[in-house]
Amino acid sequence: MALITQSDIAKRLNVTRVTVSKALRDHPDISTKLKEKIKRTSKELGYTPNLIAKNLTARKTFTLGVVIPDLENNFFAYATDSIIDAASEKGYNVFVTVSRENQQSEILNLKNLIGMRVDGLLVCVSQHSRDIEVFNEIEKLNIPLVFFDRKPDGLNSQSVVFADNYGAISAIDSIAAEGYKRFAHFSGYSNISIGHNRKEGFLAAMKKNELKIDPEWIIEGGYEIEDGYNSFMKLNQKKKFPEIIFAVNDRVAMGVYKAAREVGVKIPEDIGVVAYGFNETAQTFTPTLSIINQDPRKLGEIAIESLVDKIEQKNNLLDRQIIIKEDFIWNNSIKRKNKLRK
Amino acid sequence: MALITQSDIAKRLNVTRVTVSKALRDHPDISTKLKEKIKRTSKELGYTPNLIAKNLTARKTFTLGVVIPDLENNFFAYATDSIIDAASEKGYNVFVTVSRENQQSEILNLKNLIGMRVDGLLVCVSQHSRDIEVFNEIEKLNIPLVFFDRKPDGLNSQSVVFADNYGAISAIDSIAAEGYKRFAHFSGYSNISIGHNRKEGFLAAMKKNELKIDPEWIIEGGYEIEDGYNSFMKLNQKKKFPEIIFAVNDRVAMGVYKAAREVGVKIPEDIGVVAYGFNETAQTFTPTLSIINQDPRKLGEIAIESLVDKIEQKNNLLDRQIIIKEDFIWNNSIKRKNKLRK
DNA sequence: CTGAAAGCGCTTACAG
DNA sequence: CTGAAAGCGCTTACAG
Repeated sequence: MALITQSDIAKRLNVTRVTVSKALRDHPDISTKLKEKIKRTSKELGYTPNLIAKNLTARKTFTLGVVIPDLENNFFAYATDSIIDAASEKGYNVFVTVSRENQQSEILNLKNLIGMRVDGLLVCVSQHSRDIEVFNEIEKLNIPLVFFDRKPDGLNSQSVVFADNYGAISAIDSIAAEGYKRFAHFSGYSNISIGHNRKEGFLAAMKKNELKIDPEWIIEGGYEIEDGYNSFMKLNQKKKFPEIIFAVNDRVAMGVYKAAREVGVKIPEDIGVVAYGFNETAQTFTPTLSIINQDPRKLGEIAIESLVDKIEQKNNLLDRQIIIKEDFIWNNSIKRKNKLRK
Repeated sequence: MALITQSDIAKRLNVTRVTVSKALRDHPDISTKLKEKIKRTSKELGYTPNLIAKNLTARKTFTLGVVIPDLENNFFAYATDSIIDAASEKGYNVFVTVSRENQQSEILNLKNLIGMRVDGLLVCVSQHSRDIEVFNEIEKLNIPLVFFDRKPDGLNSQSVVFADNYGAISAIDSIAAEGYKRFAHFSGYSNISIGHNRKEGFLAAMKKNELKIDPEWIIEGGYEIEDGYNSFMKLNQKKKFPEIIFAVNDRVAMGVYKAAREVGVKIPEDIGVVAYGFNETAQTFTPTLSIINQDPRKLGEIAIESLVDKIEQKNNLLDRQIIIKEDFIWNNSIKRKNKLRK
């Protein structure tokens, strides 16, 4: 499938390749007449510029590499869409790769992206990524990188994440104000910032409201539906039962819903559920899920902005760590005890 | 961020660039000792091969370009994941682009992908794409292209789609067997294959079951939640009301659920709903949505297989049009009249 | 076993 | 206004 090149056009018109190159880029060197002629025949021949050759000389590809853990997770699908949108608005193309929550393929993706000489990297580490060597290497190579949503511990790289502790406080303040006292927490793994940040947030919010924490009710699992399912089943075997389950994300909450339905526990009558999530998904739950609202679109936009800033600023300023605040949205998975409160 | 090149390694070791290139590719020319030495120092220096330079000479990039209409649509998010998986299994990287259901950006994406000299293109056209000129040009350029899920009319290109008519028949046969007679159809636009294929399927299935079609109950809209919402509201204003709504996809069905809830029409008691969809999403509906089951993962896999076949086979065989059959899954949005039937 | 030559498709100074 | 020269980082024959 040998495509048309500038040489082909040049031969056809009996000029040199450079003339063609210049004409196509509207270089002032070339006369308007010749430009038009060259452009016309380039269209006729179906010329499409070879971007990879262009990139080779330009040393800048105007493409960004993104590593997403899993598109089957709604949240990331939305984030990816907004990343692509925001990037193209700034004149960048995007290479989307998916790690499937697997560190091996995360590393492979990173290598490929670097090989393609992307101008910068936007990465959300997989749940199981404990090894930060790759990221140290990338830093040494001086390739602009921004973490979003999740970032590995032990790194002070540029990042855009949600203010999980702030969100936890906002939620538990509201819920406790309705008279609830007994909270369980289905947490993620503690090695990812999300895992322990959310847990810390939960603990801090409980303390702030002078609520007692029952260690039995803190159940560490993963971030998937089945993890929530399993955690609920574990909880269900214990003697004491909480009033509220505070889940690390909406997928875990989904597992809770499923398990509760199976064993005949009713939401919100028998138990309330609140989770980190985003409203589009929360609305598809029945009853709609009470959430600490995280907007993946906002996340994506800000992440791209942060990355492009880093790429385009010549003086290497300090890495900025951006934190997005989030609000509590009641919805219907927690009963309002006092109907009079708004 | 000038990265290490083969020249750098060569200088360091006082050999020529070619020697380095060969050693790194395990060319038999080079002695084992030298190879090891070169590999070692290439690691030390943090060398990462410049894939775009490599691609320039190789004339083959081992990357595939994909155009997705919208990742916020669950179905495509799942399909994309499986496309990436299947591609990487075959040794290809994937450039994912999203058109946001917009023909303008669809074309832009296509141009960029071609510019990056992807080895092949996998595209699902946007809802509003009526112009097939781009695809004719691409065909002239001899770039392997496979349509998946949706394809524009008037083209006989290679494609992988669902057997919509077969699915409609399978569904309406089952539903009619329970004694239902009065079906409405919320259809998509007729210019896309999906739109009219599904409509045709519906009509054929009705005819096959000797059911009368009320033209008033065939409401043409789009593929989004609000389209289903609007169609339901239109239907609700008519004098006669059907027993079953047959919707063009699950998003439209979602709109139907929403509208029905608003006006107090109960599913499945007052009206039954069936739609093309996939089970993962159908399970999140309350009640779970009766569907003509389309598996986005299977679609993605087969699409990649089809594309890679096309790319790698030297003799240009006839374009194959692959059709995936789909089954009806009852779930709970249509009442079984006869409880005894399984 | 090692290297000199030519080229992939483009661009950037530099001359004329 | 037009072109000859050199180079981006790599690879592929072809010699020695």
